[in-house]
Amino acid sequence: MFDEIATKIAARIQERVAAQFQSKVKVSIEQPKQNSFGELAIPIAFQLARELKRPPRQIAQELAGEIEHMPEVASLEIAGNGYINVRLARGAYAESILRADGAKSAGSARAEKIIVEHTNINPNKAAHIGHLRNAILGDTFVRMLRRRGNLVEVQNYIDNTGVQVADVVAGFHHLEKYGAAQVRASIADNSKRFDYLCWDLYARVSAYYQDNPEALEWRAETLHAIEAGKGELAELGHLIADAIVQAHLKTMARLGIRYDLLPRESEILHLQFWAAAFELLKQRGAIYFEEQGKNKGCWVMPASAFRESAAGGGEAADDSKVIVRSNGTVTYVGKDIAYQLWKFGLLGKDFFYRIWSREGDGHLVWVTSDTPDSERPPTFGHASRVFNVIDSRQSYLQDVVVAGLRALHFPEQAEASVHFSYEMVALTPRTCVELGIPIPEEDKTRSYIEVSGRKGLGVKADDLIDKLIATALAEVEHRHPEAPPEERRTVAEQIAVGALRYFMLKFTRNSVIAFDLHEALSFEGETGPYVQYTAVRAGNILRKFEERGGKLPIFRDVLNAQALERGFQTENIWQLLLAGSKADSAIERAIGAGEPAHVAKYAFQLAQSFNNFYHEHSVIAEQDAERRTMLLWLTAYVREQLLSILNVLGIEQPPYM
RNA sequence: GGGGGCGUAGCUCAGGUGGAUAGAGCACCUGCCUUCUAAGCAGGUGGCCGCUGGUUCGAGUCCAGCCGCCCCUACCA
Repeated sequence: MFDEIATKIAARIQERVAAQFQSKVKVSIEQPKQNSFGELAIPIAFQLARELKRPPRQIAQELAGEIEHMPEVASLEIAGNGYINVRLARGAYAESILRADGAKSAGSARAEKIIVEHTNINPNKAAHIGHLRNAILGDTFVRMLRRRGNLVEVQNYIDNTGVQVADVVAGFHHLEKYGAAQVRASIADNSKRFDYLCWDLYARVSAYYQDNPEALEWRAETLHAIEAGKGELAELGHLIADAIVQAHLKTMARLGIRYDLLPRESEILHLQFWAAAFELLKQRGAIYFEEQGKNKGCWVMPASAFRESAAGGGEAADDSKVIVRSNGTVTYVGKDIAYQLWKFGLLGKDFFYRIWSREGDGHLVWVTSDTPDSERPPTFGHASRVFNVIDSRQSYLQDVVVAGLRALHFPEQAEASVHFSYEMVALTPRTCVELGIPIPEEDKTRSYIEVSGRKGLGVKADDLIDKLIATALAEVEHRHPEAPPEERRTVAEQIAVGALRYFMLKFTRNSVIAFDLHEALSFEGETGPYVQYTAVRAGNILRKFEERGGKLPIFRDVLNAQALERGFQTENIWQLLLAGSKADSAIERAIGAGEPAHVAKYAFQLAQSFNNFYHEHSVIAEQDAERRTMLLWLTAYVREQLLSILNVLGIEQPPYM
């Protein structure tokens, strides 16, 4: 609502600027820092002053007349050296929200498909908090896009044939002496979580390699077997990867995160995706066969393709990226180029698909397959935009992938490939100590410490979620001793998820999160539960009102512009309505900036605004009937906006807190 | 060496395309629960926005040069 009016006013001024001053300067609209300046601030006079060589104040005067009599505008003033400050007509503004209510704008639904790839955890051990940041960021971005009406396909890439899986397979085979039957039994054994078992085993294998470098032969042997798809090692690989993927999806489901398709590396190999991409790359000269130097015998992409500085920089050949190794096997980047081509429908090949799982509400999760299946899949791929949610440490690889597209003469798709990068999640020294993670003396003064999955150090996702639930449950039990235990458990889970998702979202993407357990377990201040609590409060007002014999009217029928105009003269009541009406604006801005954090920030600010209102004004006890109706409407409206924005953040609203 | 990121209150972080008196949470201090739940509200303490220069009506924001920290720079992913 807010954006529409701002745009309308800007357009009017734009016309006048063109007509009167023959200027093409773009009219921008700002929001004043101080509420007392009004709702909109237009700094156009400053820009024109330079062009016209006239005092900005004078120009502002002339332009102000243009919008003075618009019905949306209550008053305006020329402030400072030439700001045009606009005060909106409160009654009219409120009424337009009231009338629009219920007839939600369908959004700019477009046919173009957007693929968002996220999570992408190596299927060889339990998920940790770094993976949570990836999945929550990706999932929230998906929710933002869908809210706005975009068609989005969510993919979770499964690297089931890589080194990390191979290492765990080697661990079971060589260290544990497990065969397929024993691994199956281990997966089925509910007394010890399989993904946790693999977490430890992976650390043991890594340590074993350290002490016995000759054992690295196991890895090569296992990789070879997995790639060939035959023998016991390959079978172990499949068993382990599938079981771990299942565990990951279960972990993510706890946070309301799910997927449309699980593309697997095994199919990229078996269906010859790479062979097709390789042909293209060779044909179009994107890669060449290196005859000399350290990369002799490899197919490489010249550094000039993905690094501007290398173009004229002399010894750049050293920085070339190997795509096919001298032994003929393809690197991860090569496979990723093939996959990226497929996402845009440029490879000329497709996967087969089968259903991985069918969820309670009928949602289907599909997985790629190398043979046709009886179920008919929807059309996957063929996107016009692709967002890859991958941490910033891999930006070099992502650059190479995009350079591959460009070198293949797909500049549009290269442009439409976005590396949605984010910084890592590290631990504060305090948290390391608390978790018994050893840290070197010299690191104790650092603000954060990076943990190593290879060493088995870190915070497992499910452990953190469990801890959050336990903390929330203790509080819920204390506050609501009378409530049924299962219900309290559900409430605690909702609060825990709210806290976790908000925590991962409140930081902007390129800020390293120094994960602190105390901070994460806090439910006060700028947290998810604060916002949830606010929504609960708003709900309580409406519920209590009805419990005490009140009946909520159809607000549209009983409120009119005059009543609203009167009601919204009170400043913080007006500010609350205004804040509530900026939800779409916040989402739009967040998508533009690629920052889910902006949505989180907005949710918090709206909650703050409501809590302020809550303490200043008593709704149910309000004696004046017209005013009470107005306050009830405002409460209902803000509650709706809060729930709607919480939904975008993937946070549920508990019935009570 | 090259590429990328970061540096804002004691701590953790926000600061739309440059705009008015630089914000929030935590921590600390003062008040406020017989009321629609105090997981809350109001107020207070706390800032050479890393440094230096430039661009201009105006710079935390843009440019250049320094200083410091982090990540990447594999025939691992």
